[in-house]
Amino acid sequence: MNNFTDLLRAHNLKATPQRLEIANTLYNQGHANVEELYDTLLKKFHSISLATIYKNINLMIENAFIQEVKIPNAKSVYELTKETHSHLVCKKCGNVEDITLDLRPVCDLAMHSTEFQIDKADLVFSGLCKKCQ
Amino acid sequence: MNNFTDLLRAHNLKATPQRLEIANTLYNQGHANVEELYDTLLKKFHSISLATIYKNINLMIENAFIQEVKIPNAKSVYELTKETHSHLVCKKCGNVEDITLDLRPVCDLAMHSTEFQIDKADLVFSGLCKKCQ
DNA sequence: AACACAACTAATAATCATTCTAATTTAAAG
DNA sequence: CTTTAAATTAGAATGATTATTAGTTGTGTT
Repeated sequence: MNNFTDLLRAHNLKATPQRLEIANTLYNQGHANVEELYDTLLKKFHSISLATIYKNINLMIENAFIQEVKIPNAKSVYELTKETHSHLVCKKCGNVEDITLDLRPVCDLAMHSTEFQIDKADLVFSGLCKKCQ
Repeated sequence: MNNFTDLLRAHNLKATPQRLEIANTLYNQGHANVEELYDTLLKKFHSISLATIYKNINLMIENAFIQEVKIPNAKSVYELTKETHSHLVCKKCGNVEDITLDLRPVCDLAMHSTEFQIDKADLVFSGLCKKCQ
C-alpha cells in the first residue's frame, strides 16, 4: 500500500484520509468512475458523502493530481496523473488500459494541415480485450 | 439548404420537420451540443420540447445518422455521420474542426503491443485555433 | 386525395448527476 | 497543545436526461 501523503502535498492538497483512499483506489484499480470511487470509499468511510467525492475529484483535477478520461458510450473514469499516454477500452467488459504511443508524428501532421497550435492529443481506442474476443 | 429527407429515411428515421432541422443545423454548423440544438430549433419551433431534442439525438445515434464527440472540459457535441475523422478543439473559443488523418499505423502499433482487437480510434487534439493564438 | 396506423411531438413528471449551503470536524503549522 | 483555514458531512438545490401519456403527424396503401 502506497503512501500518497507527500504527493498530495506536492500538489497543494491536504492529505486527508478520504483523499489518500481515492489515490490508493486509483493506484490499485488504474481507473475508476465516480460511482466506483464512492462505493469503494464507502467501505472504509461509513458516512462519506458523494459531495466529498465530487469536490475532491474536481480539486484534484484542478491541481493536476488526477485526470479525467472521456470514453465513448460510457461514464468518464479518473486516473492518477502520469506520463502522457493513450487508452484502450473494451466495448464488452468496459475495462480500460493504458498504452504509451509516440503521437508526435500525428500531431505534427495535424498542425501542418491546419492552423492550430496543438498541445494535447487525447486518443481512445475501442475494441475487444483479449478475454472478450 | 440541403434536403435530408431521403438520408433520414435511409437510416430508418421518419423525416419530421424537427429532425430535418437538426440535420440542417449540424450540416451548417458542423458541430453543436444539446443546448445549441435546442436554442436553434426554438427559433423555428416555438413550442419544441427539450425531450424531443434528446429523443431524436439518441435515436439518430442508434441509427448511425449522427455521432457524439466527447471533448475534454466541455459538453459533448454532435455531428452528421461521415467518413472517419479526428477533431481539433480550440481551448479558448471552443470551436471544433474536423481533420482526416490516417491512423492505421498507430492502430497497428497499438494492436501489436496489446492483445486488443481495435476497431475504432477517437482522437481529439486540444490547442489554439488560428484566431485565438 | 383520403385512410389507417405506427411513429412522433410536447408537456410534465420522474429520475439521475452534480453542485451548493451551513454546521461540524480536522490537518497541519506554530 | 492551540489555532485556523480548509475539509467533511447531510441535505437541499440545481441541472441534465429519461419516462409517461395524450394528442398529432408522416407515410405507405388504397
